[in-house]
Amino acid sequence: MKLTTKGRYGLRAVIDLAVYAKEEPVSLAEVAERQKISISYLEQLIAKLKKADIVKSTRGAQGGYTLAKAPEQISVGEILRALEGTLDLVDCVAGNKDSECASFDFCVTKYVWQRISDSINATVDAISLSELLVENERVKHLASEQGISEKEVSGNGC
Amino acid sequence: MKLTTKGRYGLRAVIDLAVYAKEEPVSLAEVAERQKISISYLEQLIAKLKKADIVKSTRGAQGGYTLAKAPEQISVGEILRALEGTLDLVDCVAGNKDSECASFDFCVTKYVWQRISDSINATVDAISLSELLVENERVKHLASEQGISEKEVSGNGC
DNA sequence: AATTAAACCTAGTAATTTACTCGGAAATGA
DNA sequence: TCATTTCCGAGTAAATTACTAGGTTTAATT
Repeated sequence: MKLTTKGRYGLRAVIDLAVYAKEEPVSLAEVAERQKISISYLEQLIAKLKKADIVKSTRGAQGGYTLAKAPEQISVGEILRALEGTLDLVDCVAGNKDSECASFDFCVTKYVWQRISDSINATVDAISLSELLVENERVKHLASEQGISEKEVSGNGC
Repeated sequence: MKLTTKGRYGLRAVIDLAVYAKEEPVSLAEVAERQKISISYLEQLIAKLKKADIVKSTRGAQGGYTLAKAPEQISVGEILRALEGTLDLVDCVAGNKDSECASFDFCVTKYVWQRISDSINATVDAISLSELLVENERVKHLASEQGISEKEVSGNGC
């Protein structure tokens, strides 16, 4: 019961774009190097983010990615759901058709799973990307006070 | 990013005990049959629940399990953490020593993961087993109105 | 005392999921 | 036309999950 690397890496990639792709598009190779993630794996993650209209691409040489919307209009919930598919902890809540239990309204534990799902979604929907940029500044400042370079910090992340 | 069967089955087993092991201990074989879970797998789950002081056992013939405390004093959070280990979605928040990131206070995404963990834990800690028993009654009643037997309902669950 | 019903314990394994890599095709600016 | 980049699909190694199997110990019943 852990978030996959899709969610973890993908969120870092979006933050990276928010910081570094303000004017010009930034190539995946750049993001990959800064975030220490392989390009080919990042490609798969960014494809999901593009499909969800969180980032947009410009193809060809000097191309790359930028955010598709302002950071204020992108929630962490959107990002994580785009990457993970759903944040529901069990299939029946996610409405998965393969989950045998789907048709049952007589399920006690569903009561629990639904409440967990609701709280997770409410939490991540309440955090905007712009909030993370503020947090990023705070962390960067804190690091520089302790003599740690921005580069070291940006490549870091759970 | 899904709850494992440990959490799902285990919670159902605890509810089963709360309902059926009020006086006498109930054997795992009984729980297993009602809940449609294999005995040997259930054994592993109940071992975790016992270690966490959620259920207690009496060995030998006519033995079995009962709750170790009153349903009011058992939270869903306790149960799920006993079964799943931790409900944190990433290792760094869980304080896993193997997670390289553990020592970093300069992590933007940690801000997100911590908030998710907090909300999950707060949610499950706020649900007591007794609350689920009330929900169970409601569901049972609803089912009987629609001509569905208690047996069918008890064996059901996500 | 023997039998039986149960908890308890450990190790193994099949299936599934995750976390990638690889190779190439299409687009575009220089 | 060439370098750079996104885009796409298939394949695979590693890790995790979801179990099963086979036994030992404990205690009530006969």
